[in-house]
Amino acid sequence: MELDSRRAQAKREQIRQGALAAFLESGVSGTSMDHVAACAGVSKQTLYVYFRSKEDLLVDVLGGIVASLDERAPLLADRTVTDREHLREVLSEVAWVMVRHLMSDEYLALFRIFIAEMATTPGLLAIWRETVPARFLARVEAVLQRAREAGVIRDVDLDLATRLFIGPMMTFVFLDGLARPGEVLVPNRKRLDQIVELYLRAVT
Amino acid sequence: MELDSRRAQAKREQIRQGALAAFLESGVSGTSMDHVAACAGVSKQTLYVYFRSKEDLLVDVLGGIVASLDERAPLLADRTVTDREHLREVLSEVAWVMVRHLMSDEYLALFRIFIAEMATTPGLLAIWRETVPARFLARVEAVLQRAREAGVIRDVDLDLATRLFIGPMMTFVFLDGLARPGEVLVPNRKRLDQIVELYLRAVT
DNA sequence: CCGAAATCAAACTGAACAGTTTGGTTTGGC
DNA sequence: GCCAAACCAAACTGTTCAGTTTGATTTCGG
Repeated sequence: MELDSRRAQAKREQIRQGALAAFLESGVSGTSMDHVAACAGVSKQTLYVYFRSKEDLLVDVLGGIVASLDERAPLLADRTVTDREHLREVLSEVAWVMVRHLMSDEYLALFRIFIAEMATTPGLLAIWRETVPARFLARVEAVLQRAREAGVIRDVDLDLATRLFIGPMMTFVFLDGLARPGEVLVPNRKRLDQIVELYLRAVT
Repeated sequence: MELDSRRAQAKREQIRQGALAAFLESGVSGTSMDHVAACAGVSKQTLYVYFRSKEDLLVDVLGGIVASLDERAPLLADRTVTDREHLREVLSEVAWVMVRHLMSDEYLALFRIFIAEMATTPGLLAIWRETVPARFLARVEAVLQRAREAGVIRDVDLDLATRLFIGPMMTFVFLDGLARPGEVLVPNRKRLDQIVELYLRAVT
């Protein structure tokens, strides 16, 4: 089979989308390959033409979604930070966007899958590291670095300062966000701004 | 059967221990009831005399371990806080104990189980809320309240101030701690103390 | 419009596993 | 030392599911 033809790529993508939908809906072990095939609108046989195994499919799908996260949910533009008030605005925006994304049903379902499967599926660890760490830690750290260079914040350890900012947001995700889908309580923006306010006292 | 006799209670406990060991070792869906029976040194039939189903057993075991967490790993004595230096010491100790416990192999395995099974096992949500939230948030919040009453910290929102403290610790657990068991990198105490130092600037 | 590649539907295989049944053995209170 | 409750080992049931096989149908480049 010409697995690299235009047609084949389309089929591959079609399967990926069906599989993703199924996995997000019912988790990995709760999703049979028959169901994946049905969701993708594809015969089971074709499934196995394009993916060697369920695990193969899972790694491919999760890798794909993580790789495309930035276009699906742009976190923040790389902006320089001129003064304290400006930094407050940027951090407020980052916090808000971050919490809303991380606590969306889709993202939370993704977390459950990762954490559940990471222990048994080797390839997922590396992908996980690119999800929250690379995506959020690095971005926030970049902002803080600019701020430090501009003299807006003190000469703090950037990694720790970043954790001090990301951490409180994570409490919402992992302490309040892991309820059953639909029952998740997202904090309002005012509370996040209060955290930003506290945070600024620590680093400026 | 006299399920409340001394003997029966011992068997129940024996089964619980075997099941816990098995679940921590291989996860829930990776553990067959035959294997639980073997681990507990009990026949499969006896298993089903004491627990109606696998789900039943899981809820009982996890509920039990969470309920006994305080004696297994006493977090901190309820101490009053007299001044800033004293608060620093208390928070440093809390941070250190907390991170070491949360990042132990046993605790991390527990997290994986919770997060993986919470979606499909109704009873676990309530138990989870008692693990991190009730245990850590409430304890830290109590310390901060004392400190606030003593005038050691400002008049901040206690819930948010607590999240600002717990959050950075959680970054270590959830960003660095979810690697494969044995590959987990626990931060050293000095780094935690630096966070405490940053934190104190925010709340005092 | 032909034919090879791609796809499909459906039945099949083999293993895993939750929960049950059977029938025999141990234990401990009296 | 009896006997009933508790326990055990092992076979069995029914189901689910990953992955395969078969054989027919569709698609599309030439």
